[in-house]
This record gives sequence, C-alpha cells and structure tokens, in this order.
Amino acid sequence: MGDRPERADATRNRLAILRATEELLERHGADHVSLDQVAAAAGVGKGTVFRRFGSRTGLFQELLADRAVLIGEAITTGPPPLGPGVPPKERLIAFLDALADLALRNLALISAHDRACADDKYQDPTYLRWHSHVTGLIAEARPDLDAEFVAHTLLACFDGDLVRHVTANGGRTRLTHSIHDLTLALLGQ
Amino acid sequence: MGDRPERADATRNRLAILRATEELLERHGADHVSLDQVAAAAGVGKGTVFRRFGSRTGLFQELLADRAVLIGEAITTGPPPLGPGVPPKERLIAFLDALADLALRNLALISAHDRACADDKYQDPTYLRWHSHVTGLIAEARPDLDAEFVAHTLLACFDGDLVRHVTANGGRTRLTHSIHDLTLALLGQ
DNA sequence: CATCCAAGCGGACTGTTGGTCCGCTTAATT
DNA sequence: AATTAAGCGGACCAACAGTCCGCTTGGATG
Repeated sequence: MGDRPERADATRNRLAILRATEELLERHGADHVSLDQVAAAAGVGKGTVFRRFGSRTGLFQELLADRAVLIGEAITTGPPPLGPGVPPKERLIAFLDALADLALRNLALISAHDRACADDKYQDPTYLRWHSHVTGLIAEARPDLDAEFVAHTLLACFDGDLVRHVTANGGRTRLTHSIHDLTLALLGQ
Repeated sequence: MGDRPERADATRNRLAILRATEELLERHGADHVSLDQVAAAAGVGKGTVFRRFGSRTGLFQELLADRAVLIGEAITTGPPPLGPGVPPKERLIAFLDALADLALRNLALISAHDRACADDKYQDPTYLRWHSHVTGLIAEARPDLDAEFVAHTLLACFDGDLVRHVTANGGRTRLTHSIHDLTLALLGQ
C-alpha cells in the first residue's frame, strides 16, 4: 500500500493535540472540552484536528487506545496473571483490576470517551478488544452463561460516572473490592 | 401552597408535547429528535416546551416517569411476585422481567433518556427508585455483596444500546434469559 | 356579561459546538 | 532550485439547547 510515512509536522501536531486534550480533560471536567479549545490549546487549526481524527469520537477513541496499549500487550503476550497461563477466574480478576486502575487514572478521559461513543459503543476497537477478552474468560469459567452479555455487564462497571460515584464515597478500595466480590459471586464462589 | 391547578391550555399542550415526543422517538431514532421538532410536531412554540419541562433532560425524565408509573405501583402496593410477600430472589427476577418488558416496549425512549441524563444519571427520580428497590432486594438476598454497586450493575443491563444490541441477534428471549441467568448466578444458584 | 390580570404562549434571538471547505504553506523528493 | 501533494488554519455553516419579551387568553370576580 502507498502508506507514506507521516510528515514531520503532522506528527508534531498529532502529539500536540493528544497532549492538549489530556491536559484539558484533566483541568476542566469530562464535558466542557470542545474541539475548538483543543485546537487552540494545541496551537493548531481546527481543521488539523478533524483531518487527523475525523471527529470528536475519533479523537477520544484514539486517546483511549493509547492509554490501553500496555494492558493490551499484557493480556496477549505478558506474564500471568494478566497473560495466559492461569485459570480464567484469576485471569479475569487480574484484568478487571488492571482496568480499574486504568479507569481511576484516566477518569475524565473515560467519561468523555463514553459520551463521545454513546452511539457506536460496540464499534470502538478498544472496547471490542476488552469485551472479547472478557467474553472468552467467562465462557471458559461459566459455559452455562451468556458470556457476551455478561461481559458487557461486567465492563459496565467501568462507566465513568459509576466509577466516580462509587469512589466518591468509599474510595478506590471500595471499587476494586466491589468488582472483586461481584466477579467471584458471578463465577460461583 | 398556592398550587393553582394547571390551566386548560397548559394541560392540552403538555399532553400534546408528550405525545409528539413519543411519536418522534418512535419514528426517528433516539437521537435525531430535537426540541424544535418536538415543539413543531406538538403544534406549540419552543418556549412552551421549555417552560413546562425545563430542559431536554427534564422532558425525557418526565416521559420515562410516566411510562414507569405502573411498575412503581406494582412493586410498592401490588400483589406478589412484584409486590412484597415473596423471597427477594423471586421478587428481583420478577422486577427485572418487568423492566425488560418496559425497555423493549420503549427502546427509543430509554436510549434518549440515557443520553439526556448522561451527566446526572444518579439524580433521575425514576432511576433512583429502581435502584433503591434493587439494592434492598440484593442486600436481603446477598448481604455479603456491595448491594448498591451490584444494583447499578444490574440496572446497566437495561442500557438502551445494550438492549438493542442483544435483541438484534437473539431476540427478546435472549435478553430475558440472559438477565435471568445472570441474576441467578449472582444471587448464588 | 364585562373586566381584569397573571399564567401561559410562541417564535425570534443568542451562544456554543461539531464539522466542512478551500486557498495558502511547506516537507520531502528529484 | 523546482516540484507537488500532504498538510495547514481559520472563516464559515448548520443544528441545537436554552432565553426573552411582547402578545394572548383562561378563568376568576362582581
């Protein structure tokens, strides 16, 4: 394919946009971040943002994908318990712990991503990867359940608003404990 | 309090707005329904919509509250298994079945409501009522779990997009069966 | 029935935002 | 140095939530 390498200025701008978006998300809430602001903060024109990311949704998807790279590698080729080689129950718990960690460290991004992908949540590559991983583990541990459905339900635990709401009173330990208990109850024992 | 009764024209317009909203939701998808359209379809001015419902969110909340009245009565004062008088497990399953029914009959409304309440999901009176009901039943059946958290998770099964996605391949029976199985697994057999 | 007035009305108007367009600039290649 | 397509930026557009205010009217009063 004629996939020319990215031009130097394009690379510079792409990184500036991603960094600016993160910073704005951090500073203002998950809402209240318009693409005009992003463009201004990144020191580029609005057109540049849209040419590269296609849409608001695309921007947040790519940003989340970026933050999810490490987990993605860990579950496919990393060592146990995230990587293969342990019973599904342990592996699922390890994965959910990792996700909780990611969610807590990127709360604003998660919320913004949720809202931006409201329509086509089931098209987002990152979500799909997570979903298929969880589906596989559930199918293995509890073949009697509708693994796909349960996987969606489990991933719903990381909804930005829910995470914020739960940690707001109970802190991070409440979140991880609750998910832990929920998962064990689900998988039986 | 000086709560004058609603003026006749106000009543007429309120009903027209609610009916128009339902019809537009039905016809077009959950998105693609602007309040300008609603006002036009109802044959009233835009100001009238906002005076009565306050905001887009308010409109969808009130519409959902309307559709949820019957279930609300059934769980507080109705006969078992929705009303009191049976073990929590049965009562929870009956409630979730009723919700699934409601969701399936009002899919577009549910989606629109979800999106409109994205910010303050935990302020919506209808959601709160459902949540506290489910929380109570779970606390009774499984005192070892974080009932509030699990209740949020269970109610996430009725996310408009998830319902659409699941019923799209598997139909209504897949939805109810999956929820059924999930609940039983959670409550321990 | 005539009068009155506050509740109600409607639609023009505003501010914000996601997304588009197109003439100009520049990185990279020759 | 010349060439050219990839990239740029910001003016522009359309859609939408929400506000405002001068006009209308339901219904209460005498």
